Amino acid sequence: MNVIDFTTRERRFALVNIKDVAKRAGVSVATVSRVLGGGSAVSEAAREKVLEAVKALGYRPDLAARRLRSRVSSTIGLVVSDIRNAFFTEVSRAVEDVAFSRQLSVILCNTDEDPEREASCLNLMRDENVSGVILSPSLSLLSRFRAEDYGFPVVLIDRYERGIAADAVLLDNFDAASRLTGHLLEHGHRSPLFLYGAESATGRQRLEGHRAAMAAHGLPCRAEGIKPRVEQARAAALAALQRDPRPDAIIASSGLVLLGIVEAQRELGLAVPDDVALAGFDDLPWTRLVEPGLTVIAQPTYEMGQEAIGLLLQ
Amino acid sequence: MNVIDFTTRERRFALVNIKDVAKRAGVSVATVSRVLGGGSAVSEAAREKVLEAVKALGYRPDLAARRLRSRVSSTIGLVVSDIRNAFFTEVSRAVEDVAFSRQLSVILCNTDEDPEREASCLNLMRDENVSGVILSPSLSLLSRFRAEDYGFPVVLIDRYERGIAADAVLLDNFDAASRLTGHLLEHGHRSPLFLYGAESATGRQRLEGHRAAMAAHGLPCRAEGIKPRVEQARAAALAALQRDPRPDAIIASSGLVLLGIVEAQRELGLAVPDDVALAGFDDLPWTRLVEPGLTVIAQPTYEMGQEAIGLLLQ
DNA sequence: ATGGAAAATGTAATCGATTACATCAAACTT
DNA sequence: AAGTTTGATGTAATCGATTACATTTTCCAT
Repeated sequence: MNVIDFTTRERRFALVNIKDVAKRAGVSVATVSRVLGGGSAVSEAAREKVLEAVKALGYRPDLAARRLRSRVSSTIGLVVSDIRNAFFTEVSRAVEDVAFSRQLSVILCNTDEDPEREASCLNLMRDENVSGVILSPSLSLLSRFRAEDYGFPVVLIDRYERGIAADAVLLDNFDAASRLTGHLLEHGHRSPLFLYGAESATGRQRLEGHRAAMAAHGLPCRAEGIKPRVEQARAAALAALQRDPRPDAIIASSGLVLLGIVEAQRELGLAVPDDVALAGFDDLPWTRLVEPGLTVIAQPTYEMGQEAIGLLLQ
Repeated sequence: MNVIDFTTRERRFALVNIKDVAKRAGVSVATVSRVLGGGSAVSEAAREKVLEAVKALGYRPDLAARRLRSRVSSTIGLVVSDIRNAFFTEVSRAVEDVAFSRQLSVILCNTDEDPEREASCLNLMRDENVSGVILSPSLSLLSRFRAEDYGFPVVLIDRYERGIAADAVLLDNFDAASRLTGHLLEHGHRSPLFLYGAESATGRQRLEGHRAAMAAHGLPCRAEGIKPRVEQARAAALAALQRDPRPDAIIASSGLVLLGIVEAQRELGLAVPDDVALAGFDDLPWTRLVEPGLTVIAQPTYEMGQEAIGLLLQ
């Protein structure tokens, strides 16, 4: 790592405010505000004078002042467990794109599924007086989630529980998982192992879908809940694949878990899908490196992000 | 995608402000401010009364008001080309971690290397009156970058050009690339192809390092500049690997490019490293799937993010 | 005890916008 | 032509904090 450090730091900027603009344009501050804020009626003559002055002086309104008085912040929050999770990375990109096109700022927070940190993040959002938050709640928060508890609209993403009165954008996890399992069963696999992230509602719902599909075929369900980390998944898969009888397929509840499983399979030199079939969720950049033999349910991640912020701004 | 949409949206929150706290605590607003803002001298008795009132009323200071008056925003900006680039994802996580621990908000912006969007982002940062910005400038901005042009401190990340007076955190690209190339040459490869992202200073500097290493061994330099996308890299690698004579190694200037190259190699069924050796930058989660035969220069990405925000706050 | 420094506290100005309200001119109605 | 509506504009209050300055209290040295 190369760190280049200059410590010259003077900053003296002639700040130009709305009064300066008003003076130069020969109108009142109210008129300036009306021109810039849009909405109200302003004569064409005044508008031109103001815009000229704005440009000449390089005026940019002070957001803090605007927010204080108008009580709207033109800011939205994105609160996720970990931005490094490819799903959230993609969502954040979509959210930022839409926000940017609407002149909104996006404030990002990671919670690590930690309820305490999650609460801090949401408090921060409240303090920022955000116009809304896109939230991927921890299991603990989701279970007692009430949209009214916050002073701002909340749209859930990726995590949801039946009966909760809140906007949410997510995959139908039950259905997707049961289809994925069905696919494997149709291809003749009989003893799949389901490896899932036990810390999120999403992982659990996918498990339910898997369980249902197995039951529908009259087969017993083998599943194992783990922490949603590559290393944990690898360890669990290694153990499972060396057990007797060996599962003839492994299904991962998320992209990270799938990666760990693929690592284990490689390590043991097993053939895919002959020795063991692999399936999972999230179409990550590397999944095509493993094909053929890898089945994934791709989520329209970017579109989900767009949808979430769309709901929020609606 | 499953979109759940409730459209009940009432919000009525009794907002409690500093006056309410002052009244309840039986002190002046100035004292409340002093207790909360820290710094000034306050008696223990007053402090306790204030804190009691704050807790009882659930008071949280209005950030907009605070920022307006105090002229500091407790906000920092992160302006990168694309958060989906794993390097920036990791940096953003590090930045957010440090920021969070210091009670700062992080505002995220993607520029797509587009100078116009980049300018908009930086204007946004100015409007937000951020305390500082961590910036990964486009080639165009970097070439005329002057830290004094902004009203806030800027720390560059990943991109830098000699002679620019600005703090920066990055790999020594020239050195790293020349070492990487040296490594391949030592292993007997003689005609490596260098595939690099032509849109960033980083790609170009790595090319220079490669070129120097080749020259030092008296070998000609074969290189190709592409857009830093997987698809472009795959196409370029496919073409190159089918040409005669075939390069005996390919070096990628970034993780994305490397992924494209690996895809091409797989597609052609070439053995690594016997038919063609592969090397590149950034240790992405999937690189171990390709080992052995893949050499990467890992950047201490998280630490670089920490360092960047450390410099900024210093 | 007393004068003076230091500490604690309060009052009111201030940050820079938005916006309620007042005012005035122009346009329209009958 | 008088009255009424509509539109454009300005004045001043306001948002909720911080902070300069004034004032009071405390504490200590003499």
